Amino acid sequence: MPTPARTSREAIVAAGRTILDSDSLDGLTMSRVASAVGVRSPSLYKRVRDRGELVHLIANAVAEDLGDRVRAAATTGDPRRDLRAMVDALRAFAHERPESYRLLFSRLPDAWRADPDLAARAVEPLFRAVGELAGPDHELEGARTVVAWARGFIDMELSGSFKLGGDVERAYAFGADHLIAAIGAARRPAPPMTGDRPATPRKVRPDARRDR
Amino acid sequence: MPTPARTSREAIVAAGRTILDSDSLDGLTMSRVASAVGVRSPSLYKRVRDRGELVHLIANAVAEDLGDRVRAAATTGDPRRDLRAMVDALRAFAHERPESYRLLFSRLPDAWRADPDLAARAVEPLFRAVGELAGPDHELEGARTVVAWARGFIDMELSGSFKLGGDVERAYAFGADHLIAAIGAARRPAPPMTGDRPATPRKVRPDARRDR
DNA sequence: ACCTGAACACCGTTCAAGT
DNA sequence: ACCTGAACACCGTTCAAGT
Repeated sequence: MPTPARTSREAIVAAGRTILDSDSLDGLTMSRVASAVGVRSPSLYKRVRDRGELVHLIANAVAEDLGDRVRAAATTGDPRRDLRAMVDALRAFAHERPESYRLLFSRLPDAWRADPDLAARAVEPLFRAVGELAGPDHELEGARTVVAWARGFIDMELSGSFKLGGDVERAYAFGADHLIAAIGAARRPAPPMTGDRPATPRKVRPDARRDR
Repeated sequence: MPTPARTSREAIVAAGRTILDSDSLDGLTMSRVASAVGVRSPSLYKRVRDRGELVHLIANAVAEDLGDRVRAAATTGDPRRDLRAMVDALRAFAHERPESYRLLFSRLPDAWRADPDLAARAVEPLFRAVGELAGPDHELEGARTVVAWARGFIDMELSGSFKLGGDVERAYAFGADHLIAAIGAARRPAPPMTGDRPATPRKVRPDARRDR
């Protein structure tokens, strides 16, 4: 005899997001999610293939949120100001919901991660601003440089790496100002120096280069 | 009746390092380590408090290795060249042993991480080079900017974030050249721009700022 | 149809019993 | 002293049985 559904995919994802933010990814257990939506853990498998798919759905939702935030931050039309505002927005998001942020950017099985196009769309306006600043020839490298710095800086903040004291806000402003200035100067030929020696890496993991 | 020891703390840590590099941190299970050293998992608890302590000991060993590599990379005495070589060495290490690298820099329970002073010692020569380049007033911010960029770039490589194609080596060289140039220019007053608006973050997690 | 208890495989960890 | 099997608590996941 048919039974009315007692929960839904949306409710499960929503509960998962809440648990993720409060209890971290490790705390996101199937039985915790189940009890949050009022069923037992085996019932979740009617709505979701496995825990990996649940994480994936949560990651997609987070990617959309972050994209909205970044997009909303670019308001002036001036690429320098907009770029700074977008990086600030990325950082603010990471501070507010570190577990969600980490879900987007840390190494996880591919099947767990957000859809690549969703993730790409989240940072697309950032790429555009860098393109305007650095010129189309350097858009990709420039954006990668800014994004890499922002990711690394935020990562260090979130993982408590700033243990030498000093003013973290000052270090952030220093990095942002100098990077944006350097990107803006990239229209002219790259600075000299660092010549004669090859760019090192003897061994690069195959899949670290491949596009996927 | 006393029984001769069938293994040792050192053998356990060594086996753990091998398993970490080949099977990732998740694959580093107590029973896998135990069978690698020829005992059953309960016996490991005679040498090691728990899995967390084992991870901590491995992290310490990795930190020392990385410190050696970074230190050995600075050979010329010229801060620009040495800084570039040290960042290259950091990247090469990450490519060769990504799981070890990640153990050092990803978020883990404090008790699992390398001793802070060991980690600090590993990047200390890098700080010195930045100090020479940027002047003592900007050593800390400068080093944090370079380290943040390097961490972020390597993280993106290792997590497969470079999915837009393009030449990753070129992006690396672009970032390294521009950053080092920007740091070198920091002796003069910081670039203008980005004025009038506050540096954003509305909410900062308490422990993200604290030094520990 | 949907839900559940019971069961399974797999962790880390403890402990009484063996040598 | 050191080692081990058995046991426990905790995962994710499957499935037969219930409604």
